[in-house]
Amino acid sequence: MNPQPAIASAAALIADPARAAMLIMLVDGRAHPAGELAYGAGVSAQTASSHLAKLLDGGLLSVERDGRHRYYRLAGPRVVSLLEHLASVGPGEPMRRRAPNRALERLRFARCCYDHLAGSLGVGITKAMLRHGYLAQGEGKALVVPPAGVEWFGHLGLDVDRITPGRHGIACQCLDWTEREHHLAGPLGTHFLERACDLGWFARPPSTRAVDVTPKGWHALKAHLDFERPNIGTKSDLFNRGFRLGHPR
Amino acid sequence: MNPQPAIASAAALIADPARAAMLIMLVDGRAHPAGELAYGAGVSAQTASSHLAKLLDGGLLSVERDGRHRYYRLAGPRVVSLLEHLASVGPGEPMRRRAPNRALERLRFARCCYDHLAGSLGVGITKAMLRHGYLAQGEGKALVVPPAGVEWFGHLGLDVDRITPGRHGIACQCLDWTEREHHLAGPLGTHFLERACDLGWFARPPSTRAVDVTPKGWHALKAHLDFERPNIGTKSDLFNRGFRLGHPR
DNA sequence: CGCATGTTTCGATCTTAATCGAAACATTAG
DNA sequence: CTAATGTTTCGATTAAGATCGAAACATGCG
Repeated sequence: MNPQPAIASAAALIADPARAAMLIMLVDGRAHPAGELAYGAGVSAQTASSHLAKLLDGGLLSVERDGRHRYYRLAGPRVVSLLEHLASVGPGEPMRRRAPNRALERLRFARCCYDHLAGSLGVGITKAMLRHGYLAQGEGKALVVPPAGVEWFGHLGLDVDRITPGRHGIACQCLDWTEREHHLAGPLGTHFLERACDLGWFARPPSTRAVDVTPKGWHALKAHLDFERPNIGTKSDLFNRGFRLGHPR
Repeated sequence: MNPQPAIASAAALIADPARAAMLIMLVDGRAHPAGELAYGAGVSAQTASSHLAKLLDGGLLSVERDGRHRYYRLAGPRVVSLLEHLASVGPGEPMRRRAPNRALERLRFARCCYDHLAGSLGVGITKAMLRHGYLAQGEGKALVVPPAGVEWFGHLGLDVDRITPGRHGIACQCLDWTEREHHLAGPLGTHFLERACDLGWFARPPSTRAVDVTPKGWHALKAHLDFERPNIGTKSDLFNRGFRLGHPR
C-alpha cells in the first residue's frame, strides 16, 4: 500500500494555491528569489519559505545561493511538463506567456554554455542534427554519431574519430534552461562551436556570452541542416510561441 | 491572479492518498466498480463514494451505470498522461519490493499500450531504433524518421511515406509507466506493432494486453536492431534489475 | 561595527477536509 | 413482497497543515 502515495505526495506539493502560484511563476525557466515568489503568491516571506522548503525537499525545485538571495527554479523539464499536463486537465484555460525582455532576448537566443553553443540556436541546431540522423540518442544522456554523422562532420572539417571522448562519450545532451530542451555538449559540442567560428558562421563578441550568427552562417545552416533563421521578436513569432505554449499537448 | 488555482485544485484531487490509490488502480484503462476501488484504497465505501464524486466533478473520472454497480474509469488519455508525469517526478522513488507476480512481470515486460508496444521491450526497441539512427528526436514529443530509418522500415514492409501523420506527426514518444522512459507511439508505433505481428515476431494472446515474442522474433530483433533477449527471471536478471532500479538515473 | 535587507525557524492559531457510523436510496434475487 | 447487496447522503469527530507574528540567522553596505 505504500508505493502509490508517491504520486499523492507529489500532487500534494502542487495542491496548495500558494505553491501552485510559485511554480507557475517559475515555468518561464528562470530562477526567482524567494521574496519575489512570496510576493507573487500573495503570502508572507515566512510562509513562502516554508513552501519553498517543501518544494525543494520534494524535488520539484532546485536552489542556487547568491549572496543573501536564494534563487529558486524548477528542478527540470519533467516538472514543466507535469505542470503543463496539470493545467490541461479540468476546465481551466491553458497558461499564458509574459512579455519578453529585450536585453535577455539576445542571450536567450544564442550564447555559450561553458564552451559549447546554447540557447534556442543551440537547441535548434542540435535538433536539426538529430533530425538528419547526424546525431542519435545514446545510453542515458550520451549522444552518438551514426555513420552519416561522421561523414557530415567530416565535410565541416571535424574528424569525429580523432576527438577524444570525455566522461560521457564523445557528445552528450546538456539541458538548456531557457529552452527547457537539450543541446549538444561534450567534446563534440566544443569542437563544433570552435569550428563554426573558424568557418565564419558565428561571431563571439568580447565580454559577453552571446553568440552572433553571420549572414554566411545563416546561409550555411540552411544549406547543411535545413535550419532557417527564426524571425525573432516579430508579431508572428510572438503569436506562434504564445499559441504553441497555450496547448501543451 | 486567478488562472493558477486551476492547477492547484486539479493537484488537490490527486493529493489525497485514497484518491491517488484509486486513480492508480484505474490506469489500466479498465472500469472498476466503486466498492472495488474502496477496498483497494483501504477506505470505507462511504469515504470512497465521497472521493469518487470529487474526482468525477473534477473531470478526472467518468462513470457508467450498470444495474446497481457504478463503473468508474479515467476520463481520458490526458489523465493517464498526467498521472504518469506525476509518477516520474521526484527522486526516482524506491520501486516497490513486492513479491514477484508472474502475471504482472509478463505485462511489465511487454504489453500493448492502446495499439502500440509498451513495457521494457517497447522501450528497449525504441532505444535501439534511436541508437541506429532509424528514429530521431523531433519537435517536442515528436519523433521523426531520418532517411536511414525510411529505408529500414521499408525493408520490414512499412512504407513510412504512406503512413498518414496524426496530431503529433508520424510518431511520438509515450511515457512508459513501468519503465519510466519513452517508447514509440503514434501512427508509426501502431503500424510497427501490427507489422511485427504479421511477420510472426510477436504474438498477442487473447484477453490480455501482454505481448509475447516468438523465437523468430528474438532472432529478427537481434539481426535488425542488435537487440538481445534479456534473461528474464534468472538469478542474474533479478540481480541486474535490482541493481539498476537501485540507481534510477 | 551597526544597520538594513533577504531568508529561515519557532510557536500558536485556525481553517480545511478526510474519516466513519447511521441511514437513505437503488437494484437484483428469491 | 422481502431480503440482500452496492452505493450515496448526512452529521459529527478528528487530524493535518497553511498562515502569520516574533525572533534568529546570513549577507551586504556605509
